[in-house]
Amino acid sequence: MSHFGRAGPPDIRDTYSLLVLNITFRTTADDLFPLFDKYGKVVDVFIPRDRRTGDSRGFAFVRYKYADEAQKAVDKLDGRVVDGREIMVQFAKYGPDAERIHKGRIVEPVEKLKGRSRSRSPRPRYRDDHRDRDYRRRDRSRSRDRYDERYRGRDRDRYRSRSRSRSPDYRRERRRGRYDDDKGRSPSPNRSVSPPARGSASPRKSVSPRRSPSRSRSPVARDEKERSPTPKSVSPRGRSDSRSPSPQRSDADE
DNA sequence: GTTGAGCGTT
Repeated sequence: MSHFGRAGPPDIRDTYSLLVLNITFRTTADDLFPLFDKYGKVVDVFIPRDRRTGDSRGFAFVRYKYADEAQKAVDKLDGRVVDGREIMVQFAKYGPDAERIHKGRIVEPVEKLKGRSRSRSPRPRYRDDHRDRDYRRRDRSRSRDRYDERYRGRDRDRYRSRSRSRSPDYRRERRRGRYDDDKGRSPSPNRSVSPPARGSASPRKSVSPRRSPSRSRSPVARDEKERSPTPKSVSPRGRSDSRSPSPQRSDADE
C-alpha cells in the first residue's frame, strides 16, 4: 500500500527522482504521495530514515514516471508549505546507482528543464557544484553528528562512498571541531582508561561541583537524607529515586 | 520531547 521504499527500488527503468528537502521530521511518504501524485504519476516515494533511531532525516525522494510531471511538481510543490514547513523539491543529483543514466538512456531532466524554470525556491542558497563541498558536509554534521559519532567507522563508510574519497585527516578535523576542549587529550593516553574510580581519580576537579560538596562533606549524611528525607511526612511514591539507586553498577560499566 | 543542511532503500 503506502509502504514505499519498504521493498526496495520497485522499478527504475526511466523514473525521475525528485529530492524533497526541508520537510518536517514527522512527514511520511503517505503524506507526500498524495501531494506529489496530484501533479503526476508517482512511481515511488522513499524517505530515508536513520539506521539506529529510525526517524526521518528530513528529506524524501519522490520518483516520477515522467520528467515533465516531475518538473511540474518541482515548480509547484517546491516552496510549498507542508505540515507547517516549507519544503524544497528538486531533482535528485546524487543517487545510489547513477539513476541519471540507465542503460545508456539519458535520464537527466535537470539539464533539459533547467532553462525552463528558473524560479526555484523563495530561499535560494549557494549551490556550488564544483565548489569545495567539504565545508558543507562538515557543517551539517553539527546537527546529526550526535548519531554519527556512535556508529562512526562502520556505516559511515557507505555514506562517504558517494562522496569523493578524502584523506583520513579530514575526518579527524571535523570531529575535532566538536571537541574543542579535546585538543589536549592526545598526550594523555592513560586518561582515557582511567575512569575506574571517579572518587579518587581526579582529586583536583572531582566530579560535579554541585554534588561534590555534599559528598565530600558528609557522604553518609547525604545518603541518609536521601533515603529518609522527611521522617515526619515521606512521599509515598518514593522520591528517594532522585539519583540512580544503583551507582555501584554504573561505576564499573564505563 | 529536541535537531534543520542536505541526496536514497529490499
